[in-house]
Amino acid sequence: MSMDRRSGCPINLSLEVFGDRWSLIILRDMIFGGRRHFREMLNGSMEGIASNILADRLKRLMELGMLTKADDPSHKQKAIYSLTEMAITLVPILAHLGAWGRVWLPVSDELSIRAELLEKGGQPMWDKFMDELRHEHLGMPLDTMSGPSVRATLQAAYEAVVASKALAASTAA
Amino acid sequence: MSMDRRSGCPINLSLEVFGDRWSLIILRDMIFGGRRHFREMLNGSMEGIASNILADRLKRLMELGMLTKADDPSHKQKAIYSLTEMAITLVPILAHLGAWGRVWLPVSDELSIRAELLEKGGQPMWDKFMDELRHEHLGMPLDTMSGPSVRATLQAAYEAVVASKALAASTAA
DNA sequence: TGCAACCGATTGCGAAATGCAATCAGTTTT
DNA sequence: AAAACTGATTGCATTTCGCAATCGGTTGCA
Repeated sequence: MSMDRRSGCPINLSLEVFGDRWSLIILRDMIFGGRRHFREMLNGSMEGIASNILADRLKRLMELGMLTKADDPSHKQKAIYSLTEMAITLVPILAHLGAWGRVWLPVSDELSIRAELLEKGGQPMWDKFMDELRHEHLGMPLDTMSGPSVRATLQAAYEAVVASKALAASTAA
Repeated sequence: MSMDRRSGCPINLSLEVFGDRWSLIILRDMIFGGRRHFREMLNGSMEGIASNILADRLKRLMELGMLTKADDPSHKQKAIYSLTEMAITLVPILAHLGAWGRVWLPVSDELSIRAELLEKGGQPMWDKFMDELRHEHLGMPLDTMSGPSVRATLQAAYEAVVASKALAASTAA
């Protein structure tokens, strides 16, 4: 593991944790995609991560305290990866990152709808989401259960955009 | 230049812009350190960036629209690097990143004081800071001038911590 | 006029990271 | 018994990284 400690600057140290091309992508898929298993992350990855890179990053993120691994009772070989509190608190950063990318970069409509909703929802939505993630990954009680989960809301919006684009394409043809 | 476009996801695209170990460090030094020249960034870099990496990243950040370069009137060979609006709007992300790192990583006292103040200042402070950066780098008028600049405030706090640590060390000895 | 210091880079090179395909042993399903 | 699936591991070619040395040109000072 690369424990550089180039400096004690908070921004530098944060970059040393996820300042590479894959770590945050993996966490994004776990947080927003609800992925928990190796194969899910491998095959479900939109960007096409290689299996050795995935294995390496999962190991690294565990050593850094961002993830934990547990046996899946349903399958002796299956491992379930869980987010730690440290990783769950990245939600506001991911929200800001998505909002920034949506403004300045050539994002696709269907993939940016989540970022848009998350931005509009603001801190209250992020808090609700983190609460849901703590329930899912850490077994904490859901103290503010109200309506559909944030992930389901985002997913539904994503699918609505995909459907509307498919409809527009078929009527145009 | 690597225009991957692995996917149109806002988070992925953001990572393709500054998802490496140096780009954000350079921007941090320009934003918080007020660095504008190549040598300033090279020698003032706490983490010790190499000159070829710095040159490569400056070029890359210019191609991506995060920086611009202009001649320094005082020195025919000197170049002044300026942040674009795209880079200035990274301030909230850097603030969140610093806040997260301060909680979860082994930051040093003197280097985390800035992140602490920036976190406590919240959006109003970030807005004031971005306004000052627009003035500095884009020549925009300062419409909300009030008191010392955010950078000066952060710098003074940093120096106060350094001084108090030096005092503590000398009295202990 | 000479010369050292400084300017933004560039080059060469070994080390490390990346991306891809093939493969592994064990588990579950069929 | 075979096929599909589990979380990985290995080998290998390519790319990137980090470091030191160096470049041609500019500036300030003696």
